[in-house]
Amino acid sequence: MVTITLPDGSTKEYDNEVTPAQVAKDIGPGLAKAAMAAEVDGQIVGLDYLIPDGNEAALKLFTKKDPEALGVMRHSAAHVMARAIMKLFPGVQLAFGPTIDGGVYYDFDLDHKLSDEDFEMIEAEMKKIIKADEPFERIEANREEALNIVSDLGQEYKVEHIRDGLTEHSQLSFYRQGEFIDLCRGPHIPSAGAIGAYKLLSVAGAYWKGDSDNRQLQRVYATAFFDKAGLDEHLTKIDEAKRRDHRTLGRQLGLYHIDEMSGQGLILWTPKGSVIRKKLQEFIETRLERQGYHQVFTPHIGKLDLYKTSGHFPYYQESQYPALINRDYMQKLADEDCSFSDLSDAMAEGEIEGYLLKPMNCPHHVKIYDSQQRSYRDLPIRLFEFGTVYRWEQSGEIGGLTRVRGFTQDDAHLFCTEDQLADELKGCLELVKLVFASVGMEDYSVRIGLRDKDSDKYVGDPQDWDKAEDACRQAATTLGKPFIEEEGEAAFYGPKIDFVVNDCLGRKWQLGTVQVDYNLPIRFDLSYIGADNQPHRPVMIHRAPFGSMERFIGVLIEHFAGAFPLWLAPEQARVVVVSQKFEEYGRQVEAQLREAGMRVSGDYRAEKIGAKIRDAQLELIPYMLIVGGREMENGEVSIRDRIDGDLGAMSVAGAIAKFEDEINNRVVRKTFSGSAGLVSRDAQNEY
RNA sequence: GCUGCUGUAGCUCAGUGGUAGAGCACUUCCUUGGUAAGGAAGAGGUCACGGGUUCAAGUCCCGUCAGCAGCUCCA
Repeated sequence: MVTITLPDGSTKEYDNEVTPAQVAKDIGPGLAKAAMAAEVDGQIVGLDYLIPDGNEAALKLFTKKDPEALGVMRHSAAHVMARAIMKLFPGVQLAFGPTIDGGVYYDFDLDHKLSDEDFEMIEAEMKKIIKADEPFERIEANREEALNIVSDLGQEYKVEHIRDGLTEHSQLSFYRQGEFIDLCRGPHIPSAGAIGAYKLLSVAGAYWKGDSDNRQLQRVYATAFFDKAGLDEHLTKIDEAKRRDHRTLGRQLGLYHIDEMSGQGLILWTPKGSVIRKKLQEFIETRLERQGYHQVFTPHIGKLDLYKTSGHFPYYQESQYPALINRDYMQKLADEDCSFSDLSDAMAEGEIEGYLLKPMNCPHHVKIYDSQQRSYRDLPIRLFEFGTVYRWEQSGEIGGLTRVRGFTQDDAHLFCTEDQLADELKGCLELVKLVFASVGMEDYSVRIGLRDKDSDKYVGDPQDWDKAEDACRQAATTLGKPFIEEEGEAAFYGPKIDFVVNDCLGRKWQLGTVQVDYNLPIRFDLSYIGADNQPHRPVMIHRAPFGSMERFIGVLIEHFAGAFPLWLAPEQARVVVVSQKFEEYGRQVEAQLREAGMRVSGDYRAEKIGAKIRDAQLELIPYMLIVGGREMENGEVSIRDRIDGDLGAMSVAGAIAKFEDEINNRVVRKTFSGSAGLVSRDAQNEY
């Protein structure tokens, strides 16, 4: 006896075990045909799933309209793709093929290098398979049977996976579709015919089991939808995201430049991009001063001794630019006939003398703290700096503004007592919140990075770590935002609270960060004199609300799709003259705005006004000031808003007041909605 | 760092072994206009760089550098 409860509360009873397919059929032939997958007691299953006898079960049936069915179908599409590739390239070894956000991928090991040119052929083969509409058939097997099946198929990765990965499973399952059999948990749609529209998107290398010591496989990314409209919409979205990409917009709007000759991952800020960076810096500077921070400046390089003491040089040499060796030390090595390999060894041992491009600002700030005796009455001491650091990121990882080799942190180091730690952490988090709010960026996530207790890469006392991890948790709860805790994500010197956002392509980037450090004060033997007249060890906090100015601005460009709010816009207004007759008046207006502190330019070209407006609009300039005979007579300007269009005429003073108000309040308006095609209409990203 | 793809004018791109192209941008001239593209002419290229194959290379091969996608890494 099986009692099935449907979502509307109605029940059906069966004498024996029953499948969702049977229940669908009993409800109606239409549903039986439309059903793609089901959910039994919260678990997504195929329509052939056997609901065992003697049970009560809550059953939901999913049709093409349900997102749950889409995921199941995409996984089926992955099987079809694998089947097609196997048919075209015999001998291919299958690895993993899961569904991911927006589609699926499947990892293959085959000698033929797949490329975009193969996609059409593969898609054509998939078309045949889908047209044949063969069912997906589930096959259950115990471990021994399963191993026999995969060995018979010659699928070595599957053999390894059953042996080493699925050790907990006594019973395994396969799905068969025609001649294609794959080890698979399922579920699948009933038959391939329901895969309506699909497309192979890209191919890239991926290591077996994500380990760079393992063989590299070919990962084919694809997506599938039940109908063509869904696929088209998805592809349009990908297209829009590309146009929103900060690398594209950065070039179009002339915000920054990276030159092959000056170096990979080293940003050259143009005047326009520099405005954005400067305005963000000014904004946070005034906040920091109000919060009792003190600005400092430190050099771009420091002696190796500094980084030997801090631990950076011995621990993280591969991620640093090589050391700058002292001239006389170099001579001494030469005199000793030191070979390159000797030098390399000496370097690895940290036994050389010289300087390092600074990978972090903290050691310098520590030395400022330590430059005089500190009393508990002085604490907390908060030192901030827009400090530029250099890190040797792997070449394949570098791109745009989000992953670079030289970047400027809005860095600060707080030195406080144990008792002050919790409050100081809260203050840091407030600042991060403020930064995100100031640009209307609300869809960030909070992650607490804890240590991986099994790893030995961390320095410091486990008890201190426990204390610090607790302090982070407590501070994070004051944010009033959900946060996740991730083991193994801590810095080597302490736990941290990271603020993570997605870019327009869905990639995650860490921006703001707040990190507790018990380690550096010990390494540098920092102290303060307590009320008991005894020396005590201060606790350090590293924090950077923006994280890196480069990365933050990269994400910000995408957030605004290049249409910056007035307070950040590189060019805030452009005077557009109706004809060149009014150039003199136009220049007067321009001068008045500039006098009022605005970033303004004038367009006096011998072009028609429509063309000048179009150009300004495409440059995403917030306001155009149209001046012609009418305006000149009345000493006015006509304001054209980037978003709302013609706002009519007003006095120059009135216009300035309007702009100043918008700037001073750092108004973030709903995005520009013109036809420049620069804006994604994704509702989640409206601002 | 690894795998694959790509590199032609300022930008976006066409050009599959036989005299380097288009659109936009730029310069000049004409046009002087009322809220998203007026017209004409001109200038602009060591086809990323270095080797090789060939009578002949932008085109084929190898290497380097850089970009893109993903993987790995990210104090």
